Amino acid sequence: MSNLPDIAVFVQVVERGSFTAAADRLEISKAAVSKYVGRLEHRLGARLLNRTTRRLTLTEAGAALYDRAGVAIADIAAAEAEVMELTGTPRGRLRVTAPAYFGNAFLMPAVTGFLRSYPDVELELDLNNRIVDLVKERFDVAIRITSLTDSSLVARRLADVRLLTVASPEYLRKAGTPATPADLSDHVGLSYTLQHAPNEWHFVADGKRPVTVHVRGCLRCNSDDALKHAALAGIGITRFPELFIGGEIASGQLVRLLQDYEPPPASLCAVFPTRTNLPPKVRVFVDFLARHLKPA
Amino acid sequence: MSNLPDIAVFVQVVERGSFTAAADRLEISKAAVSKYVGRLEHRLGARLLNRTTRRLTLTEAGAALYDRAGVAIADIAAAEAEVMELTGTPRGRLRVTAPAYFGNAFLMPAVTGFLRSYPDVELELDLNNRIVDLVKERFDVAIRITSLTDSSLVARRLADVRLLTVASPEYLRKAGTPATPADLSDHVGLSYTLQHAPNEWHFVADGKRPVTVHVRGCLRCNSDDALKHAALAGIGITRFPELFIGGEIASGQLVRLLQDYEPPPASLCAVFPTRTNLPPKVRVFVDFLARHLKPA
DNA sequence: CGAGATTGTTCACAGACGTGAACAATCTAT
DNA sequence: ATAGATTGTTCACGTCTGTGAACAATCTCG
Repeated sequence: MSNLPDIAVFVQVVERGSFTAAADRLEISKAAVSKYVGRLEHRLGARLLNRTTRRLTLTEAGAALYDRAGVAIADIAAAEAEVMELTGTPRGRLRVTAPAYFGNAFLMPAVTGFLRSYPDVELELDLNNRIVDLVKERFDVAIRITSLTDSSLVARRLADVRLLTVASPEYLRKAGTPATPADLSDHVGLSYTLQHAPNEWHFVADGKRPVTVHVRGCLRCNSDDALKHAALAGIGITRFPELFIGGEIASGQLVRLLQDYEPPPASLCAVFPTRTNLPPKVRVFVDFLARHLKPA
Repeated sequence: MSNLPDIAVFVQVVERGSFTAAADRLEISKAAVSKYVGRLEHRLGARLLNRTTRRLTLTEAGAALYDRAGVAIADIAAAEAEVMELTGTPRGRLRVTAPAYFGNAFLMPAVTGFLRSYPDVELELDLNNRIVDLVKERFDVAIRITSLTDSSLVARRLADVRLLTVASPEYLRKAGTPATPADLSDHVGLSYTLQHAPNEWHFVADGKRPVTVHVRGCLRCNSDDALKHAALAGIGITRFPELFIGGEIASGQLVRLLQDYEPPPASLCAVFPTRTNLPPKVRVFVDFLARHLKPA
């Protein structure tokens, strides 16, 4: 056969810009990449890449080859994906990223049942409270709290998460305990960066109208963990998913405030890169989560 | 990498219509083909081919995959060929077919020099007097005497070949020896099948007008060897390239006739499948032949 | 209808291929 | 400027993959 792997590797090298990056992406060693490209050049009898140990340049021949072969390789991958989406059974590696607290508290216990149901799916969980780039790090699904901001992604709502307003005992001793949402205007709020209006806090209470108060923000951060640490250190008041701070409330490290005025529930979403059809492994995983999240 | 060889093999199976044929074409074992296809089906989680031990049918999924991947594979092969044609050095397997007598008398001696000049070319000579299908049997070049009839092929004239009019002594004893072309109308002519007008023989002589005579054909054949045997057996008069019957004339098995009236020289051609640009290995081979045929 | 031929699949073995460490060459920091 | 980091390449070793024969299933020809 007209040795295709060589070309696949070559295309990957061109697209990633280096042999090492291509090796990482293809999950083979640098040595193998070097061999593949060398073999292809030898077979075609033409140098494809000018390598200067620090910078790769496409030869004229290399550019010509990439122009035509690059799209063909992509076509094949797309065709494969299409077949898999249409008629395939759940199978293959499934890369999922989720908030660490959600993973520990809920995902890990549920996962065993999922893997039993779909033995051909190989799950790769990345429990991490940072915001990841789905396409860049090639995740199939991300579990997130916030509503999505990146329009190139699509989301599916899995469940509501209850948010609790909390602060540390030390902070309350210093700044006093608010009794109504209106009292918050005198307090310091810790907010999550990725929100529409981080310092506008909404509350709802049974039988009353929704309330919006402006808090004075002193710390805005894109890390759940950092915000929790700030709250524990007594820097201010913040609002967190119940799951995330259940332990701290039970142990008394954080105190729940305004119990009659809950924040409107946030949405727990499964987020995935835009695709016409989802691969079966992703579909069944999200379905599984939605089914098992109903009781919670 | 999204395992491409699997798809290449699958495409080949579809195009050739059977696992065995694909194995032949790809020059791997049937077992390997079976494994490749099986692996692909397993990876996609869908059956691609319905195999009934005697007939292959494309699954809906298989048809979808082939529709898109087939052209992509062809594109890649074309891109490879293009690069090789534009900037490549002579390299790879070169399949050549030539008349046996030409191969033995001329090609084999010349070939050693060619291989020394281009050590990366692997020559595969098929010396055979039958007419082969270039594309079907995947030859890169054919050396032929006749002008080409198949318009899908292109040819390049390499040299003129001198044709001699000959017959066996036995035949001449029975039928007499013709002294002029006009005498041939009483004789039996053995003709090669693939000629415009097999029974119209042309002659030219120094200082005289070209002559055309009609001979009575009793045997028309598409095999050089068969015609030679017929001539040796005394069945009739025929015209052959000098190289082809030099030995028989020297040994007296065939007698040269009408020495003053030679047939117009035929063209020795290199014939190849139509391509925009020839691969370097083919180009240098034909150049080499043309260069070394001038003296002869 | 039955024997022969041909299909695709399975299995143990041998060879090819990728691996990982060491290497030379280059760039980029302090 | 010098040391450190990072690039692509090379080499011996161990694993994975293709091989070839045997096999069951099917079709075809007399």
